[in-house]
Amino acid sequence: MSENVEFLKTNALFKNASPQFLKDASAAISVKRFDKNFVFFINSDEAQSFYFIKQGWVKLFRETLDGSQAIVDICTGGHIFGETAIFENNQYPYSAEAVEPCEIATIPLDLLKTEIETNNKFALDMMGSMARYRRQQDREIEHRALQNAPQRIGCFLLRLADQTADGGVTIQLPYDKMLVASRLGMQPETFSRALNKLKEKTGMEIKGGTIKLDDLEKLTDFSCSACSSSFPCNDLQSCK
Amino acid sequence: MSENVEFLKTNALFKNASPQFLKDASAAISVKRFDKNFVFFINSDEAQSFYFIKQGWVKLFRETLDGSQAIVDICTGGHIFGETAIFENNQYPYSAEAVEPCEIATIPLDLLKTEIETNNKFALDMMGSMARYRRQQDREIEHRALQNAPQRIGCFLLRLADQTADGGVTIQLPYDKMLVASRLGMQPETFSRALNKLKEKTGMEIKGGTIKLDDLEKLTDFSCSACSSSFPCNDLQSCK
DNA sequence: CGAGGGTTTGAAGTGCATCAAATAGTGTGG
DNA sequence: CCACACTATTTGATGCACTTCAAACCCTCG
Repeated sequence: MSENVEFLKTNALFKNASPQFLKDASAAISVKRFDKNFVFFINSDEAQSFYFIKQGWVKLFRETLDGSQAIVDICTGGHIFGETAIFENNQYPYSAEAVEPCEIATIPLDLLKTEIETNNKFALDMMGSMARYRRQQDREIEHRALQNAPQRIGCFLLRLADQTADGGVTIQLPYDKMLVASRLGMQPETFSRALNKLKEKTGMEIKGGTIKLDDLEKLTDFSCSACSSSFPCNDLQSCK
Repeated sequence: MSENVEFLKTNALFKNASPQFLKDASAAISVKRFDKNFVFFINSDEAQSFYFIKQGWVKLFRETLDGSQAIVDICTGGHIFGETAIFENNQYPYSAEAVEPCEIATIPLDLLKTEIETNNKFALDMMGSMARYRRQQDREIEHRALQNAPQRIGCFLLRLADQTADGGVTIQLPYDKMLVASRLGMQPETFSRALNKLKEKTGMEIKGGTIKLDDLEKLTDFSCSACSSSFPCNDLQSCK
């Protein structure tokens, strides 16, 4: 059962994990492949484990009584999810589903809990990670309130781009457009039209999920005026 | 300079504060009154202190280049603010302004930092508080995406109401309608009209900031269908 | 009482959602 | 390698919710 758990270190949260934690994790962890659309858990399920993504994309979301769905986050390699159940009476606060084939490590929550309680350095890292997530959420709320659809897309693209690039950049959408749309809180139709408007405004070239732009500044001029952060605003990794 | 700091205990975060922390705080703390519109700090200011609200309401917000403003949170007695600067390179991640005359305790961030690093129980409480805030933010994003204006107001009122009440309830808006509107991410005009629609739908009686409703269920029926939480959904206190 | 904000109401505009349908793209089995 | 099935994406037409601009009203406080 025991496995190499070195890969955990790709997540800064585990930088200061204790040898004991790594040892216990190594014994208890299980790494498996999951198909697209596999549901890891649903909102308010009793939580036993949290998950570490080695490969692939996972969608975190909540659903209302009348069937609509709100995306909480979309995570990929190096991220963990489900860990906040520790603070929620061991209930997952959202549902989690694979949006493509994934390789995922399942880890008992108890280990994490013990580590937080006994390893103060780790606890501090955990707080840092939670604070980063908070910033991301605050920004998200602000963007939904103050940016229109094309600006929101522009901002999303900027955070995918190499912001230090001087000249042109090529940006690759990380998952399909429908999912990007829901990640940004808009309909696929709106996304399509808004992306077209963005293309007109910035002269970008779009081919499938690949976007080329000869000058990043055209994008910042368009999007960043409706944002309270100043430009080099690299992505805040939520649970990374 | 030394003051009684027992009032800190009204915030659950300080339940397990160490004697040393309380002693140091007692020596370093300053409690003062501030006028309406007093600005405690602005976004990205260098942070020396965090603040504990004894009395009054404080608005936390961010502003964009083009002058719009997004409310991050609105806090009152027992809440703290500015404390997250610890995790943000000692820069405040938002601006803070009194929305009415306030009584506020100013406390050096260093004390908090030391306490987090040396008192594991305290660190755990801090994490719990951050997790609560996260839930609140997730809910906020969901509501903005899935609820319409009248529903959002209804949901806001529900969280102000005594949810265990069997028959009728009286709800008092905690601050003026313009501020409630911006807290809910809508224009004052929209708020006014949406409140009227809510009145039609639920038969509530509105007089200034006081709202009477003979049956809470009329409100839950209207608002809670577009929410992923189940009804008794008491307010998640952010920094309390 | 008068000045100044807060609040409401009206009229018009805008942006996004929705519904419908066409088109493009992808993976399947033959 | 092609044809089909299915899904993703785009485009068009229309409707609705919220915003914006403008003006009236109301309340409070000096």
